[in-house]
Amino acid sequence: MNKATIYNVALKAGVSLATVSRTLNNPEKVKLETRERVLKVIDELGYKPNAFAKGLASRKSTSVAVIVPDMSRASIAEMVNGITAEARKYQYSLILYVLKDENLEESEMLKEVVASQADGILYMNDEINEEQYTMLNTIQEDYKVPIVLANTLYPYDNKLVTVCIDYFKAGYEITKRLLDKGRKNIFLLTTARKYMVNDLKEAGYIKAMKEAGLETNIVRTSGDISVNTVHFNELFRDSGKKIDGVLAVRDSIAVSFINTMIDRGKKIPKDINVYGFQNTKYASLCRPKLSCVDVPILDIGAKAMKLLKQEMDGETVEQKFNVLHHDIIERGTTK
Amino acid sequence: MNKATIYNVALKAGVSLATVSRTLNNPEKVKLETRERVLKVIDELGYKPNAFAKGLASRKSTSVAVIVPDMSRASIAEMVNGITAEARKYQYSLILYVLKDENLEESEMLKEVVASQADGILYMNDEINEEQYTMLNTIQEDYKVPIVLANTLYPYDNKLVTVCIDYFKAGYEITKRLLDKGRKNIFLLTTARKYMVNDLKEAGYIKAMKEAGLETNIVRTSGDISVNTVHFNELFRDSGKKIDGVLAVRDSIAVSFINTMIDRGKKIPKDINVYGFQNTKYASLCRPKLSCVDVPILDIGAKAMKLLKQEMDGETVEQKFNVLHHDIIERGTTK
DNA sequence: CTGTTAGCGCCTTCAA
DNA sequence: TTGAAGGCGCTAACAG
Repeated sequence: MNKATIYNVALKAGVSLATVSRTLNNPEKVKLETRERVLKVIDELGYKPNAFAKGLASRKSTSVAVIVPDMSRASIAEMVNGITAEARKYQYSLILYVLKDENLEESEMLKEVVASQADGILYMNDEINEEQYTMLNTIQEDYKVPIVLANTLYPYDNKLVTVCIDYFKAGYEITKRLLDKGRKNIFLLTTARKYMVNDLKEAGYIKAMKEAGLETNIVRTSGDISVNTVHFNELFRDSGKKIDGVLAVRDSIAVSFINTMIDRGKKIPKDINVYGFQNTKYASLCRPKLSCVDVPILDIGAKAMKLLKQEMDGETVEQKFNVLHHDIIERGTTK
Repeated sequence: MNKATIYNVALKAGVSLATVSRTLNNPEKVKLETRERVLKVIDELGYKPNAFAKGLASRKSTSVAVIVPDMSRASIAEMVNGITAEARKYQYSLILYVLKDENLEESEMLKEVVASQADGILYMNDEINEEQYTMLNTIQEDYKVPIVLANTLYPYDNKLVTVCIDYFKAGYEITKRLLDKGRKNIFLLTTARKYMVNDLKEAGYIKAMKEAGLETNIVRTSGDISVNTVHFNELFRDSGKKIDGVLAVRDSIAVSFINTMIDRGKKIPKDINVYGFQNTKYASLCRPKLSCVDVPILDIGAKAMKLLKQEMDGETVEQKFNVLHHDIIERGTTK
């Protein structure tokens, strides 16, 4: 059984291929009677229009390119879940690009994306820098292909539509909560690699500490457990620093820190209060359960897809920065 | 700047479009000199062939459809990482389909896949049943599109190429290890939903227990923490059953069980030895660290993509069941 | 080694 | 309301 073409359908239904095309794309322009006849034949033959021919003729692909840094990060995967659910509503298909591969030139990849004829681009990359941002913007303008950034912030410009939460505010808020609980020696555990969103959390933390007239303590480490465990242990060996409060930019870093502290005989939350960021499964599976900022990551994905759809439909989205609401969940590490 | 076409390139390079097409697809058939001239123009114009026109004319898409049940499961995401890395080697692009959506008819989706002109299909779904398997097989035969199952086992047939580990053996092995450690009251924690791979782990467990002349104890629960915690507590309330060994079909279920036991005052590993399955990040982040079967999930993805590529190139893969090697990692929960 | 010429399967005016 | 006809951008014989 080979694929049926529009021609087969037309023949069997006793109409021209133009009519078949119309019943599929502009049903209102076809008389009800013939329309039904055509649809019946389409069903019988299991006909589905060839996506290439359709794309070539209509110059639209009904597909969007999804660009992510690394699928194995829980937040990325969850965002993709949100995107797929929303995309399905519009019958859009997704072409996946993963940036993880080091020897993959991003500019090359973007060329591929354009060549793929995607109608829009969803871009996720919390390490985004000026060069990348500019490149995206150029592509959007040159090729008239709409782009939406999902959970990806470039705060120095606002040409591209962006969906995220207010990371600065979140960082500020949880630092304040630690201060309200009487904590003074509060540390920020962040990544050594430069992530825009983490910089914002850091800025919020710094603001709250400054306002309280307290010294800031920032530890730049890795997301890798074996690496950050060493760093956390060094914290004490070197200076015998006192720590009674911590905010970590990722749940998994918070959990790793908690484990290290417990191994050193510290009591959580009595000796040290800890907040994480994201509310991943790690937060519920660790002991004590992790208090954290709840980032509505699935909604971010869905909202980004929704805005992209609007832009693909030609409605320019005026609101460039779209900030979703976040919660703070209090669990065992801050009781 | 609008997209350059092959015609623009031909004109500027002073050749026919056929020559441009050749320098791209069959460079050896073009004289070095003209080839270089054409390539120069291609570079100047930033020309990339339109994927639709190319696909339509050549009847190949250089893309594969990737079908997954739910992106947010750590093992699925990691497999996708493996697939993308391998696909990139061959310059194949990936079209992503997520089955999670309940009101998405799988047969409809497969029709879409065929219409998308994907050259091959990578299918991941550990809940696969007879109906689905048959449907896939029909599609492979009717449309001549190769299909490879990744970490997806349908043990009752072997028409489709499959990549996975020997889950039966793994289940048998870790049960044996628990027995070797002198454990007698060994429980299997598995999913209530019917997953083929979990059935195999269960069969391995049952075999080992039978051989040892011991009674089997199987708890069917959910992957959801809030649900399984209740189940685990009931285990004791109801019958005061003794438990001294556990194998869980997923790391996250094992971790949830460990937490519940510790909350009830049990000592791990002294009172109860625990093994998980997969070696996800959860295994390293929980305390005590979880012993588990190390499933080479990234390799499974990569190998599946590699075999699919072979099939797409017309080389039929004789070896239908491709079993990758697994390890067992001993950590704190079985010391 | 290179150019000419048909399509690939569909959409979309333009006429009827 | 329907049909005819010309392309969309590219590949792949077939000539030369």
